[in-house]
Amino acid sequence: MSTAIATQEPIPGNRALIKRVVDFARDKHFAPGDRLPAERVLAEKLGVSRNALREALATLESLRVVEARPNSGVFLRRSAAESSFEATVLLAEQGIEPSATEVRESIEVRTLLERQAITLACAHRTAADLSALKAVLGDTRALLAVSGNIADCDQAFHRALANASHNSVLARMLNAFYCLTLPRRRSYFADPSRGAASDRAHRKIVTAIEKRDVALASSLMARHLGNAQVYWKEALQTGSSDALQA
Amino acid sequence: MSTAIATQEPIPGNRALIKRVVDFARDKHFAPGDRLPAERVLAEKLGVSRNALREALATLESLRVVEARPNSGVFLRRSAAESSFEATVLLAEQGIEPSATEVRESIEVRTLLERQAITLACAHRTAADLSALKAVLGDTRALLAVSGNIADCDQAFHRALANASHNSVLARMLNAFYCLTLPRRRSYFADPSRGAASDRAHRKIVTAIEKRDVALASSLMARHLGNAQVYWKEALQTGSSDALQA
DNA sequence: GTGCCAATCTGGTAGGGCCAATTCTAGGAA
DNA sequence: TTCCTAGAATTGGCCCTACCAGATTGGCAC
Repeated sequence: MSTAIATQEPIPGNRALIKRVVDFARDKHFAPGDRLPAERVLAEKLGVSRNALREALATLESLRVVEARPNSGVFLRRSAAESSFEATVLLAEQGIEPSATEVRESIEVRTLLERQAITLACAHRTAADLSALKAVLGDTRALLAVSGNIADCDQAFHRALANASHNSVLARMLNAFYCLTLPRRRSYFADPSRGAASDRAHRKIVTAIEKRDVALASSLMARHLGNAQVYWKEALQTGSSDALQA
Repeated sequence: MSTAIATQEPIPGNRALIKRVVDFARDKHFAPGDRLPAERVLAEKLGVSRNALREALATLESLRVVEARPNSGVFLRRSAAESSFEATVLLAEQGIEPSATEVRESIEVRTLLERQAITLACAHRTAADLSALKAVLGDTRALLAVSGNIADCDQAFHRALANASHNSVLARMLNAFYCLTLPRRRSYFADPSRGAASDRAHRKIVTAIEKRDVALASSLMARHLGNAQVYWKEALQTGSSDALQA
């Protein structure tokens, strides 16, 4: 079994509905706080059953994107800032890309968390953690040898790193960022030279963690993530404009 | 309209089902990776319709607690670490308290994020942000005058502070922590003297932000959150043991 | 204009049914 | 005995109808 975790989902079904609901709200210019059409009406507009719609709405409610008031209606939350960050992640997986603002802010927070993770990892990493990291490094090199896309390996590396911090809350929050950028990461690593560069950075980081050199590891990580920031900045300038207003 | 945001939910209905599903899995000793009973069976066991159960499962799936494999079954994710941190938050709102480990880790991460927020707030805060913070301070004092429970004001304060950072991702992640600890915070602030102490700390912090004194504000916040850490440590020792294994 | 009541609308829930893909199982072939 | 295949049972995905209780709204009586 490989250390790379497959996050590829075929067509989960009702997940697609979530995107359609959000798209509907956006296309029809629903403002924060507005009431959505009644479930019966919205279901018909979207061409699905009320049950299917309700499952999508239940998810959107748990992510604090909408709020269902019994016997009254389903309302968009007054502020998009109220919604869970997980909502952005889930929507991104569905093809609704985060806005440029969200990307910038995400990188800022992720960098902070990632540096904290690496700091903790230097202090608390076990031999097993180190082995796990090196295993991912091995997988990566094997994949690079055949010019494969190392997006999953990259994710596995950062995940292993987060686990080495021995703070599962931190690891889980970082995981959200990994899921958020997974689609982009795949296209990023379509270029094998980028994979090789990333691999080199990862190896240096592992060496630093092995030596428990916090300062070095932290600065290496900051540089590593700085590259991502540059990529995103370019991608967002040439790519689509802001999708969901932040 | 007050600046305090009400997060009080009566009995949202299907939210309670989520708790029951998780309780069921735990009571029946389902291990990570295990397959849950078929929807039809589980629905009958819980005495609800399949529709209601599916809504709960859809939510649990979006939070990466379970994974529904079409035509195969609903499985607990192999590792609890895979689940979203939001899952812990939602479950906490439903009365399933986080484990001592999760609390400790949460405080660690929250402190990190909160100090980042206050650092950014010192740099980017506007006059409006400052007004918002002072408005909350005013609400708090008014509530303290009548010996009210300032749990909501406390939350509103930290929310206003997060907003002043002008990083909505950071603010939304911090919001998750606020929701996580809301039930506890209510009982914590049942003692008015604690509310007064918290208010004093908040006022010092606002003053520091007004002066854009990053070092002072950050250390004040660290101390402020340190108190929370002490409280939780005591509460967890005397209170219930670990609920959900981390 | 004001107050009250009934029709209407809304989310919450139950229960039935069909489909297609998977999984299990029993029977047959080697 | 071992392996494989075809059919039966199982399962999640989805749809439809129906009923309830609370909220909303509209109009009627005063």
